[in-house]
Amino acid sequence: MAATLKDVASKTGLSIATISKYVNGQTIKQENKEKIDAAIKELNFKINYIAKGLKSNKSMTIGVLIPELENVFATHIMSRVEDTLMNSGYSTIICDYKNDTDLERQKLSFLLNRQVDGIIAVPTHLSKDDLAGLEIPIVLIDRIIDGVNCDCVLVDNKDASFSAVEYLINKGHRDIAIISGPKDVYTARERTLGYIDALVQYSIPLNESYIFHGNYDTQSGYNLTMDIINMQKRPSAIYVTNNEMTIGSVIALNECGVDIPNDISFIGFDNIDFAKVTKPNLSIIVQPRDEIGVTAANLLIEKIHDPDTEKRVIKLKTSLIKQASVSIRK
Amino acid sequence: MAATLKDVASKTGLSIATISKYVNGQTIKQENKEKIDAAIKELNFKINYIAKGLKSNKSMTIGVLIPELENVFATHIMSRVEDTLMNSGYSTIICDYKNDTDLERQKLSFLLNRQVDGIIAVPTHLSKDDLAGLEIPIVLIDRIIDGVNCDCVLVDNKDASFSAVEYLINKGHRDIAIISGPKDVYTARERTLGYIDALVQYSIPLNESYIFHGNYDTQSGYNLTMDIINMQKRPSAIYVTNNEMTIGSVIALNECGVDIPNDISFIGFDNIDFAKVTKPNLSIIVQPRDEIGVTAANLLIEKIHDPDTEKRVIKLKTSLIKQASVSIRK
DNA sequence: TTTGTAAAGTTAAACGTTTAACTTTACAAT
DNA sequence: ATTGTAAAGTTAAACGTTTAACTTTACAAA
Repeated sequence: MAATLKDVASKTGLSIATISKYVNGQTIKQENKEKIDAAIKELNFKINYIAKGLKSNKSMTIGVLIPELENVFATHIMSRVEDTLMNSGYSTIICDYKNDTDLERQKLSFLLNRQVDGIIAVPTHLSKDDLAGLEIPIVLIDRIIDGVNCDCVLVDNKDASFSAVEYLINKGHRDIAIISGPKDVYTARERTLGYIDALVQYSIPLNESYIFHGNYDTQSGYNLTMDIINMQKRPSAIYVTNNEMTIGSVIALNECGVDIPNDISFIGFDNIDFAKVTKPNLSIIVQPRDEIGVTAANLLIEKIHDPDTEKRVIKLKTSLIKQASVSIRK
Repeated sequence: MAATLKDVASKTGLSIATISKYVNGQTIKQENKEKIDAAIKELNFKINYIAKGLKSNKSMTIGVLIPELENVFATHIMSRVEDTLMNSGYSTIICDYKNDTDLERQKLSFLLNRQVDGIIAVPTHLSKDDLAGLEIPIVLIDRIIDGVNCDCVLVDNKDASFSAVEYLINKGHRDIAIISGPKDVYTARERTLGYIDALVQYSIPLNESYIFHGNYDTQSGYNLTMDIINMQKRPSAIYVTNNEMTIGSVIALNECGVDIPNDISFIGFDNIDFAKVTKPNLSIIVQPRDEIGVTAANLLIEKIHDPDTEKRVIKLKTSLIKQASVSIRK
């Protein structure tokens, strides 16, 4: 069907090895170059990556493991990962584990059985044991796992929360609610800690009833915000710690006619497109999603080329986009 | 490094062929079965798909081409595609083309060069020529391309719009706005046609100024809804034709204090999670996303196993979820 | 015991590349 | 004309499987 090196060889009268060398960039007589180019074009020859992979023991394929394909934060990063890898000749096999612990392990081993040259993962419940003794490089995103030789790209979640809450404090707020994620998720714990740190640093007493734990989806953002709205002592500001919950939260506030920022100040997370759509535009913590993706891909490629590079942990900065959703507390 | 059939063979004293046969399900002496199982376990043998692929000329990999990795509709479908394919032993290479015509072609040929056994695509600007004469099966989602031997899974977009608009008409509405997608996109054209059909069928004069074309993103949903709100003759109902624009539209209405359904009736599209979060819950057209994904994957697998199956076009039904966002027009 | 035959196992070639080791060619220097 | 040598090209083995064709084994039937 598809033409092989052999076909090109017989068409040109040269040997297979010569064609292979030319295709792989070695020098060759000008005259033969032309002959080969012509033959390649005529036969529509394309290198067979499977055969190449067998010989070289490289599949030129990277596995990617994410919590959910509907998770916009993850897919945005993956989009950049895919681009970056493709520019280096790699394909990307994406698996999602639907936020399921068993599936997470299962899909990881699926990838490992597929001769991928490396893996980029956004893990939730993977542990040291799952990743120990692996023969290929792995880059972790969003979560660091101790005792394992995986590079890692994350943001300073604690600092992100700190800066959001500090900003609210500087605007005069004392009663600040946080809608954080699940207690057993690394990013959620860090984001809660940053919130607490800021209060402590500014000597504001911690009110446990202002700390809410959602599960990072729109519905829980909506529900918890409803709870906040109905509190006897309603906080003067809400800080919501992910993309989906930010949407749910704004919907709830809108529906109840709670005005941002006159009735309540608001800082959201991640969803920059959404933040630009609402009036007033939302103040928001944004993660450098493009940079996360590109960095992770590059770390992986480097590690593949030189497996001896030592473990690197890259902590990127988030930024706080200040818009009109935060008012000065009288 | 990784153990091969050869290693298992020498460990058991059997020939490579015997191991291969056993691994592929042929019968074998009980005694040898046990020996082989033990050796496989001890050596942690895993079949090498690259070598297997070289021999069988199958990569057991499917390419997937979608407009954008951030497109929730597409990724939801892909999530089901991935599952279904994985259950049949296939990996999924996902490429997104960022809504870019050139990239769309580029990524398609990237996939074609990768020995994928088949492709599932959600095309935007691919034409007959791009798909003609391909040697592997292709399944198209959401758009049919004439004159090309590709199976196709889509929903009845015209009928979807028709039923939404008919429902509004039956509730007494005459002035119905539609926020449709880009004029050059197949689904948008169909959805607009269904809107028009319904008006025609019920002898309601068509008001061109009620037909809006966004570009399927949140911002355009927001902007066009603002335009609608500010019309001198404001319609009594809005029908929004995709996921992202539905969010933008609701945000705009909420912000302007336009009450759903008392001030305006509303029917959205696709975003069932979002529709459940708002109060009142939104009436919404939902596409059978799971079914689309599973169907596309199954069509592809069937076509791979039997390339002679004739072209099939599967048109699935959408459904209209009726919730409190539509009121009776006095 | 011999024969027939089904089941189990083996041999070796093949898939499309790469690459080490080798040969041939081309041509400058003598 | 001879030699030396760098460049260009070739040969053949290898990567880890599968599989057609073959051999061996086991055992029931005669």
